[in-house]
Amino acid sequence: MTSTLRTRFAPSPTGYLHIGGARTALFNWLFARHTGGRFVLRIEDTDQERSTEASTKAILDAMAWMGLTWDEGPFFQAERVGLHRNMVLKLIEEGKAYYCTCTPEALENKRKKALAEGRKPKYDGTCRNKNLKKTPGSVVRFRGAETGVTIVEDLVKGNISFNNEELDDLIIERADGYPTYNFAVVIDDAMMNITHVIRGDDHVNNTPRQILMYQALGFDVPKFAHVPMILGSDKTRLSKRHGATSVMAYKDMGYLPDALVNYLVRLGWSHGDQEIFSLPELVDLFTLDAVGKSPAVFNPEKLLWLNAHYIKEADTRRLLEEMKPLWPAEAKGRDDDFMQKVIADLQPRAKTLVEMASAAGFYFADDVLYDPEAAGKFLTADVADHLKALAASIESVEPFNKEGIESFLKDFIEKRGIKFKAVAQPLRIALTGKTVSPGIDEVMATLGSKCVRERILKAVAWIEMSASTNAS
RNA sequence: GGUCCCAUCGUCUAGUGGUUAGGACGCUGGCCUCUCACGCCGGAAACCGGGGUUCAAGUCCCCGUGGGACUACCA
Repeated sequence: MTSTLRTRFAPSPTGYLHIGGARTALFNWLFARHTGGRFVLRIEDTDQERSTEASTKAILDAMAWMGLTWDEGPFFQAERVGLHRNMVLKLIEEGKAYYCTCTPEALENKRKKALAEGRKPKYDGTCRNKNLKKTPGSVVRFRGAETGVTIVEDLVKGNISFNNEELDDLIIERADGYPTYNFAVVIDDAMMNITHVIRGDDHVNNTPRQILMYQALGFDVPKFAHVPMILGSDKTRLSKRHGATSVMAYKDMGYLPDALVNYLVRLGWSHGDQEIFSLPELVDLFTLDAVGKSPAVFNPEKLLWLNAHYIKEADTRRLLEEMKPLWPAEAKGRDDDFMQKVIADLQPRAKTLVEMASAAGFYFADDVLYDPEAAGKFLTADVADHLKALAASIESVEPFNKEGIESFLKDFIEKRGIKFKAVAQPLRIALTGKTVSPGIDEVMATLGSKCVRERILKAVAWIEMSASTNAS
């Protein structure tokens, strides 16, 4: 026996890792890391119908992306059925479980009838005392207590008590020989020495039955912590119809894992008024008693804000790597040095990496594509001379960086007796084709003097051409 | 229907008997400014209702109400 604290995350591989599961995983991971315990990953794939390997891989990938490293596993529950069966047999021998031959159809009918008549739709105990043998199609049920009270001592909700008579004789082994969730989870958590079960509070109603099984099997009951659910904007359980719920969908949309982690941890957990947390900081600060009891509505805007924050704060070298798969095709072949400058220009105003990539097009274009409306409005005959003069002297700017350009431009407008505003937008269109862009000095410095001169000249040509077209 | 959980601005939350009920997202007015962002300053915006307990209740208790979860041979 070890005295170190152990948590686990036990997703079922029936789809992608979703937001709710990710937060559960995060809490388990943080709690383990904070306490110096161990974090175990177990894949609950006993549903042969719905479990897929692709889902397992997707979940592992998503956890890795978020930085949730596990110390043991992944273990696969389906590979442990022998163990589960032995435990079932043990319970049967001890009279704590029994075979049941009721058909699913018969059960379903009884359930409907009971519901229609306003009675509890729980198992009626038909086979409970028949002392049946195993037969094809038979299942095994746990013999529940008919009296007494079971108390769940929950680390976030406090004590919750249940009358045992409310509890069903639930099926622990299916006709196909596989254990059901409520049984397998108990066996595995016990055998893996899980000390703290942190999971969604949709499991609270299962917990008393599980406690009864721990006791029937002679296992220590772990501590439970049920964290509230994450809801959609209509306050129902978060699902696809509320928008993206897959962790990796956020990666694809250009989110940084730091943002997702930071957002998720603040759903149900807080540390005073603090909003921004790094992972190491969370490991340091996270405790279960700061977890709230009430469910939280998922708010995509706040996540987006956090993402913008982390992009802004990120090291450009890191972004250089993150952005590599995202750049438009024209960016191919550009050196890292140039790309880092592009990133630095765009960083303060991008909310997602995808947005950054799509705003960067003009940096790589051989021919700047003018937004027709912008060009028509700002590339006018009266600015042609200014642009020409600019083109003529721009290559002499030394050094050709933000500061050098700034003072050159200041000098330039003073000499010509104009305001910067008079040429700013025309210049911007010439350089970027758009009315919205990073600062002109930054764009120039990134583009380089040769490119800047060419683009200005091209704008002059465009002005002259459109003037002659209008005249004819 | 039954069981269980939950309840502070639209949303995430701070609050642990005495506060002008704080912060954040979003919204909004202004400043900054070459555009857009960023940033900075300001604003609107909440204790679900009713009873108790107490000198004093967002905070404790009860009852309502509302919302959620579970009620599978899913997990």
